[in-house]
Amino acid sequence: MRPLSHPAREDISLTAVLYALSDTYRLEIVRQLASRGELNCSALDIPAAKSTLSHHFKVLRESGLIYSRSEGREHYNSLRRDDLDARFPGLLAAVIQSSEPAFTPALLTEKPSAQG
Amino acid sequence: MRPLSHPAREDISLTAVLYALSDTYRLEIVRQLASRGELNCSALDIPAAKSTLSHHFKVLRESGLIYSRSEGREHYNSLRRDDLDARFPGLLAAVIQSSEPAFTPALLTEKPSAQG
DNA sequence: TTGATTGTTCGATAGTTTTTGAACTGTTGT
DNA sequence: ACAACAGTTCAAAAACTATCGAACAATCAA
Repeated sequence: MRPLSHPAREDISLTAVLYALSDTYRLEIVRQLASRGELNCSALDIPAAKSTLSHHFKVLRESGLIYSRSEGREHYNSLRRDDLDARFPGLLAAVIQSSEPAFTPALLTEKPSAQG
Repeated sequence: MRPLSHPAREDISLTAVLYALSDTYRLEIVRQLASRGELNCSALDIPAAKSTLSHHFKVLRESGLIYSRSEGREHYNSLRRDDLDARFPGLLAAVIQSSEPAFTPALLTEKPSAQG
């Protein structure tokens, strides 16, 4: 596969970041990366086709919100916290703190039970 | 004209607010409202047709970012700071602080001079 | 009443975004 | 070599968005 492109810190655009965060799926991806750390596509609890997820990851990557590294056949994605905090202090924290789980919140916050 | 609709504080959606802020024109409008207080359309230094501006004000209004009141033939627009701070603490401040003037910055920060 | 002003709404066009299945690239394991 | 797997890219449809001129409504001033 082609190398994935990431903007340099100084090229991260505020409007592009806000736009990327304005989609329910993408905001949920960012939420999960924030709470669960580095994740690959398959690890996400998001109901969508893989081509759809790939599209949203691309938007997040090209906006500068996430960094994707290849390891074997997987892509590990992580938030670019340092770059975002440097460019837009307080923004990421405010967004994450103000957001709510979009899908199957029980699976994300509760431990598995006998009924699970 | 029909009464302008504003969402109640509890109905303000994070993704709608982020989307509204992700447009250069709209972010500039918010910037100017933040620094200059209540303004009507004509008071803005934004190069666009009035129907375009009206559209952007509508998006901002319906997302809950601004409040528009009619007085005579003018509409005065202001930021819904209290509502936004209550719903999304720190978000508006972070966005405004991270943003930069979009158009003719000289006109917004400098006093008129003999050459102006 | 006439005309200027403030802003909304309509209609049209052009461009963008979302979503998906299918095809594809590359990796891992057998 | 072969199949399973992770993820991207392509192509296409549907939906949405931005932009503008024109028409419109409402106010104000002469």
